[in-house]
Amino acid sequence: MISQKARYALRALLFLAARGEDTPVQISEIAESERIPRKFLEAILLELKKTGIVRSHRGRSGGYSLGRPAKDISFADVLRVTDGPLALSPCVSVMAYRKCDDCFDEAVCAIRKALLAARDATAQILESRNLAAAAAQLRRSGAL
Amino acid sequence: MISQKARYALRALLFLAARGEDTPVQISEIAESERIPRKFLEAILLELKKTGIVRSHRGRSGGYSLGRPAKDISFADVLRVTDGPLALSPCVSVMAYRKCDDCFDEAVCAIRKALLAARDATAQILESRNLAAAAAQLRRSGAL
DNA sequence: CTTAATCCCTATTGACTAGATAGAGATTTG
DNA sequence: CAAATCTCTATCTAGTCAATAGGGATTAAG
Repeated sequence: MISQKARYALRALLFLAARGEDTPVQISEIAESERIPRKFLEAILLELKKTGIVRSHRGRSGGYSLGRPAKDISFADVLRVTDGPLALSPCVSVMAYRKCDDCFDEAVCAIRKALLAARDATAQILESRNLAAAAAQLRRSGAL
Repeated sequence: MISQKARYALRALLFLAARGEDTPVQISEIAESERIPRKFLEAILLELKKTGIVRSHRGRSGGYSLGRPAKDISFADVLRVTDGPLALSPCVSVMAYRKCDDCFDEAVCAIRKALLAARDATAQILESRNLAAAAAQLRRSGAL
């Protein structure tokens, strides 16, 4: 299961992607529109900023905007920031590989083989879905 | 990421599947062979029993054995017991559907669409991998 | 029938994380 | 300057994960 943080992050980013323009949007506006606790959203956007997914503009009439084109921000990108690796085990993570603590022989591990296939399948999907596509779909559904 | 509990469960079941015979194996034997804390394994096997994945035999010379043929126990079956639904969101879970707390319109939710595709991809893999195949692979690798 | 070996059950512990909040500091614009 | 914004650190509560403890119930063997 993804965390609440991930949900909030996706909703906030989708909000930015949907409005399209490049002018910064204030935290409070996103928070109210998407019903996200303001302070919590603050922390989330800060993290997203560190990885370049959003860009911030300080001072009066500041706010947040997407850090790169919406089509270049995948669901995988976001989930990796909020929830860590997509993989079901550190030993099959591509972005954050780590040997399992008690693994005898990784090459032979039957569990690893299955989890690796699962990771690849999930990553393939989540890396192919991006904010632009999602926002476009919302528009088609008349939700905007 | 899967839990430590899931790892232990998979290892224990693989141990049972690998030995093949139907005579019950005692917790202590599994625990020692697989280096799993004995009491913790007890709790795990108890849960697996409730769902029929293993069968128990009480009293002296009792123990545990697989509850059905190894080829009919998938990785998905096991992970669902130890870690809950495979889905990344309750609203895309097939075995344990639940509406998201703050969802406006599920039919239109762009997040849901992506998570649904991810779930299907993961489930497809994890349901197709079973203990018999994993044990066979171990034998081929000479790990047994 | 007694005894010893097993599984069964409930409770508890310690460490850690998730989700949320508070409050002050830094920066920019009008 | 003053007001509005983002930035940062600290904190709190509830819950979960991993593991442990200590019996009680059941059965097979002697």
